[in-house]
Amino acid sequence: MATGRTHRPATRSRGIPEATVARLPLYLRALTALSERSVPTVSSEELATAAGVNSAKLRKDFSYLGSYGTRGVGYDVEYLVYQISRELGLTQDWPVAIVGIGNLGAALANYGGFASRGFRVAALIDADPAMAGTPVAGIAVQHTDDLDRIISDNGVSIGVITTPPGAAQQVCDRLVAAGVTSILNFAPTVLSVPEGVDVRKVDLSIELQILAFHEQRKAGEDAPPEGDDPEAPPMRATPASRKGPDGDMPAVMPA
Amino acid sequence: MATGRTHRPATRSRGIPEATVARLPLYLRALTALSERSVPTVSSEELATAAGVNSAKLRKDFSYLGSYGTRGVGYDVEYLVYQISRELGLTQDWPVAIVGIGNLGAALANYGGFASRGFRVAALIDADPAMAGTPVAGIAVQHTDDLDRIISDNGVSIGVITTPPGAAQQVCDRLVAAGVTSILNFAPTVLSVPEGVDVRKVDLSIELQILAFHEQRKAGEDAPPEGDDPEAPPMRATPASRKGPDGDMPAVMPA
DNA sequence: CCATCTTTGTGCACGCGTTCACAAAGACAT
DNA sequence: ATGTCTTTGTGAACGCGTGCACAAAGATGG
Ligand SMILES: NC(=O)c1ccc[n+]([C@@H]2O[C@H](COP(=O)([O-])OP(=O)(O)OC[C@H]3O[C@@H](n4cnc5c(N)ncnc54)[C@H](O)[C@@H]3O)[C@@H](O)[C@H]2O)c1
Ligand SMILES: NC(=O)c1ccc[n+]([C@@H]2O[C@H](COP(=O)([O-])OP(=O)(O)OC[C@H]3O[C@@H](n4cnc5c(N)ncnc54)[C@H](O)[C@@H]3O)[C@@H](O)[C@H]2O)c1
Repeated sequence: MATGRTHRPATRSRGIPEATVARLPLYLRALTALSERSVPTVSSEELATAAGVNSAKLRKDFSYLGSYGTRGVGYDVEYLVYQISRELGLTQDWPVAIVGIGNLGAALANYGGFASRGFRVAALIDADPAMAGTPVAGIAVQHTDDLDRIISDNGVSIGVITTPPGAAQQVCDRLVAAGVTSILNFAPTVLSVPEGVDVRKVDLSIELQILAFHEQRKAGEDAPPEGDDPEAPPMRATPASRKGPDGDMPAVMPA
Repeated sequence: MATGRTHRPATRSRGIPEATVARLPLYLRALTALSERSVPTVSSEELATAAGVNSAKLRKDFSYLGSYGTRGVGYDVEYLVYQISRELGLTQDWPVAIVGIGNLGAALANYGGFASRGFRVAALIDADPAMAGTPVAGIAVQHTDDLDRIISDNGVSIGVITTPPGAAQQVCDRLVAAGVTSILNFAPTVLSVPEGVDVRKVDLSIELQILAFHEQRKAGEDAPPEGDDPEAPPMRATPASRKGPDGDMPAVMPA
């Protein structure tokens, strides 16, 4: 899950629930597919199925945007596409900067799925001097030294961090100082940002661990009585018991 | 956000809230960092700060696991690392298969952060015959034809899908048929799976769109009276108004 | 113009998750 | 042993999100 900072209580204007905002892109995707097939209208039931949600939830979500449906008929696809796009701010162009052009950063830069939704990769930034000038996905990588200027010149307000975890906070600070107010963080790091800056994180490792939890539970349901009793925890580690030489996966289970 | 299917109401055993499960990896990461610095104990306050959550929430989360803290002192770092690891099923090895070795799939394969937490990339699978045999991250890519056998032979129960969206459902079906019961999906597709299979999705595009929404809201707060009135929606599109030649970003706003 | 039928929009109840606030537990000093 | 001080574990209140169920809206046909 991604974490949205700045939980401003929707002071002004009609406040759209955060959960609804998170689903709007889902609806938009389903609607775009329908639009490409030239389907003129959809019922909440059909669209909900396509988006993988409950139809009542979908209708309630749309009700926050206004009354855009026609009873007895459904929703006009093209009209709804426009309304949701406008609500999400997708009618305008969003220049995005990616910082840390390694495995992941390069993959993102090469990904064509952004441009189709108003996001434009405006700059690629890396600290490695050897990379400066190298074109990735048709864009020359620029050096971190110029980060401030690059952000300003391109009017970037959304930054993507794909640096190693150790560099993430520093990069984040520099981005914020340069004027970035929204950050998508792929580094497994808790970023601290000033009020008014939104941070969302994508954490692969966490997703896998959640899957592992459920996977283990499924497996354990079939075979409750196992060899090593999982209910008997090892003795509490004495504070003296240090970790292994590597520091990863510490050898607990002492005495 | 990722979507967990199979909302079994925690029939048996003490049910740990889903929200808590999602935070355990966060705590584990913070604890591991402390462990590497040989810190013997932490208070809920310190650990909560490190993990970026509320201390009361953290204590309540831990209370679902049992009483592992010591009042007046805090939690034993090593002991807690072990308890959380065990709860998440990280004490055992999880062979993972990645299907679709393109930009993203290759990046994931090259990522070292999985192995450190009990996840092992056991197989790379792609439909492109030209890729078969090619080593990526030291592992030879195998062809989709052998998917079934590969999954079985390696005892893979967790699959990662990084194919184009059009192939995702088909790949998903094949993985499930082969015995996979947990899927991490990067393709922007709503996967339908049988009961008992967990699906989590990571959707870059959605994350960016959520950021754009808040970004637009921030910008709109400063300048309410603007050129084109954002409150006046265009006339409803007639069903006849088709989309542009490309099909993306339809030219709404007719007459 | 009226009847019927489909589908929206929403009031309401419920359950989950978050947060506060505090009693109790235990470490530590004297 | 006793008192003090720190920190946990949790009861309780609250707020948000979800889903049911239905009245009202409007299309459509006669
Ligand atoms: N690759 C994956 O699949 C994956 C999965 C999950 C998480 N992550 C996380 O994403 C991040 C990037 O992963 P990766 O595999 O691409 O790593 P990588 O090492 O391939 O790339 C990191 C890049 O960041 C650059 N960099 C380092 N310090 C920098 C700085 N201060 N400013 C700007 N650039 C800097 C490096 O030069 C390098 O090009 C890591 O934090 C990793 O934990 C990656
Ligand atoms: N690259 C990114 O940064 C990014 C970001 C967001 C989402 N995604 C999504 O991730 C997926 C992969 O993206 P990508 O950029 O790596 O694409 P890609 O085209 O580089 O890679 C796709 C790979 O899947 C393989 N493939 C195709 N059909 C297959 C099948 N039926 N079975 C097995 N393999 C098959 C192809 O041979 C190719 O190697 C896409 O769905 C994309 O929308 C990617």
